[in-house]
Amino acid sequence: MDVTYLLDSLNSAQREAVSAAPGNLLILAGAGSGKTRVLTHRIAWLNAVENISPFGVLAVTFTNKAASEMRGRLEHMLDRPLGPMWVGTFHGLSHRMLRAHWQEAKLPQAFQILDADDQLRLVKRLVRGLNLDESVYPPRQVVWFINARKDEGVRSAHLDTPRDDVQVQYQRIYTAYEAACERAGVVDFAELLLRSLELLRDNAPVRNHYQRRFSHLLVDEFQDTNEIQYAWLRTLAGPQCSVFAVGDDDQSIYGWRGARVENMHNFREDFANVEVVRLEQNYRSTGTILQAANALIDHNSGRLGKNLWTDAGDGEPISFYTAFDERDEARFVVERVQHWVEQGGRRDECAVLYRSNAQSRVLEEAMIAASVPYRVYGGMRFFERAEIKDAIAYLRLVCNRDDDVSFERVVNQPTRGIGDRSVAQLREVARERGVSLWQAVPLVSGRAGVALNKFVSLVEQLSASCGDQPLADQIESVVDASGLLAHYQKDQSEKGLARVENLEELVGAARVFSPDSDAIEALSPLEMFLAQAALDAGDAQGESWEDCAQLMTLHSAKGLEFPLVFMVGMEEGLFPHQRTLEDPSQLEEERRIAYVGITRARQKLYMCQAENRRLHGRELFTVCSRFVGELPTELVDEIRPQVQLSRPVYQHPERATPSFLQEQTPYTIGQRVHHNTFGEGVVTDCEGQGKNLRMQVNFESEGQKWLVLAYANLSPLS
DNA sequence: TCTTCAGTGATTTTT
DNA sequence: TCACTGAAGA
Repeated sequence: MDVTYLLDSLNSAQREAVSAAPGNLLILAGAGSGKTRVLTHRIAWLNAVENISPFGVLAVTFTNKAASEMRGRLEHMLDRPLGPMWVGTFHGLSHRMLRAHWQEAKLPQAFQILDADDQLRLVKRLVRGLNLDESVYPPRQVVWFINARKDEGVRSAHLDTPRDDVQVQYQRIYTAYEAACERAGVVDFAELLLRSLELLRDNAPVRNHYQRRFSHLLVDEFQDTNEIQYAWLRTLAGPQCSVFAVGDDDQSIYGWRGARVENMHNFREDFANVEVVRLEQNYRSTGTILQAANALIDHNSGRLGKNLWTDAGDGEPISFYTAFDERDEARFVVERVQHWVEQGGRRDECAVLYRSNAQSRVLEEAMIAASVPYRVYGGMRFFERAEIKDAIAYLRLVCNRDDDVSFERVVNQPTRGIGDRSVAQLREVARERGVSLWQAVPLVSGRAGVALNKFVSLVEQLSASCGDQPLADQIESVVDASGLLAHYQKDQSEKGLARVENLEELVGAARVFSPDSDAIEALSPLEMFLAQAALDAGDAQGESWEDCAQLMTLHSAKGLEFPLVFMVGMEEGLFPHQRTLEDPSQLEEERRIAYVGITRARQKLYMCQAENRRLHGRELFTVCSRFVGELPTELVDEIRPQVQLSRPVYQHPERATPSFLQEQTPYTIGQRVHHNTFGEGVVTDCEGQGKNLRMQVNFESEGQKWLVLAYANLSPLS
């Protein structure tokens, strides 16, 4: 059979990966080296040459977007629908497995999924229920603790013996949380993975079934796998299985949420005869950009090693702009975007990348002032909106009366006279009897009981009226009859109108909803819709495909590319972030974030620093990010701010430090200093002379202080 | 039940 | 600085 068409468009390293004989492979795929191609071509190759059906292959990624892209490309390449093929996210595939084996996994058949917000609410309620102080046990931290334990595969019963009281309480909350989920028949995201791992591990027939079925496992973004995901893969991979793992250790930027780059290192020991293929030819960026990226990441230790190259030309140098302050920085960015557009470029070819979301504001203001349309990535997604979650909660109650999280969410939404007191009373009764809130309703007497009973009959009525209607009609009638629609219609503000629109959109989404192919026929369409909604929260912005400048964090830029990229806020303390400065491994992750940022650019990269930045209400004098210094100087073109009359008089450190200061002391403005009491800081200003010479120092912990040099006992830091 | 005020704390985010 | 939260007041 002629399969050259599968290899023709590939370079030699890509071919080597795609056409390798079955066996374990680790593909080190640099940024822009065509890894999605390699993954899809590999599957097509296995199909054409090794005669492996796509249904004997499992391909796993992290995001729904990546999964559907891979599926789409495969269907196109193999020219047939691949409905039942196992392509999806770790969570999606685990979910599918649990649906198919709910009994073996000891789950109720119609279990539903708790999203992050539901989880937080539940934990908050439990902390209060256990009479613990929320300031000592912040629910967010408790959630983080629980998820981290689950990601390590540790259940509350397996926790180490607690060493102090705080640990005792965390353990209590975790135990109560597990019980609450169990009672309500819900699982959180981490639970999907843990539960399916346990299923595979403890149930030999199930394990054998999947091990026999999947002769090939393909993993995308392998550097982002956490402990449990790696364990899941190892368990799923039978003795005859070939694992094709694609990743880039230099783009591992999710260590803070449990991703373990070590998995890439361990892969070679944990799997037999691993062959390593490096994809280093980059098809995205100019030579200059790649040289800069290579030089930067070379400052990290313990890398698997990889050097990107291109046969495209060097292109333009990287431009570095030192702005006076963050507004000047934003102004500069906007001006460059406008220039790009004047030269015939599109706005959506421009991306402004920042380390933290708070930085977007000034940029947005500048965009608005200059009437440049823009779009900010991230933010509230469709199924996370309050009104949508309300509607979903009603629908969940219709499916499962014992879903306490949903019960609490809507029992008084819209308000129907069931206040905190009534709910507290109900909770108490439910806790005493060990039953769900719903089951506890008949046990509550008095006025609260009457109101609660009305709520109960409302839900019963919603449930009855759903009947055999089509899914969208069911949702429409629940949204209406629950009173939610009327409630939001009362709000005539723009926000209220948007909410009503969203509710209508929810019905629209249901109308076009087609359940995930592989018939989990035992579930009703509504139940499938609800599960899908939790797993795929939808896009942040559906509308407006106007040509917009793109604003996003460096993290969310991963996987994307733009002709023109700005990296703003290149300042110590902001990027690398303050909290990472102490820990070398966290600092290396920051450097990888910078690496990801640089490699997003195709043609032209700008970096900016604002010498004065307002942060948390304080005016800070900043120091340029070390990452800028790590770039080869010959690749960087410095742009100085032009003097403008409208700008406050500004003294640049080198140029404007008063000569007497330079002569008499080792200090300059911008110099880092150490003070015995206040710690470390940066010199931001000075006045006076001789014995009266005073310096203003911005201390990291104490903020701005004026110190008389003669008495202050400062020492300079390099 | 809705509004107002003081306190707080402030990376990165997908599922 | 600012946005969000929880508790207190109308």
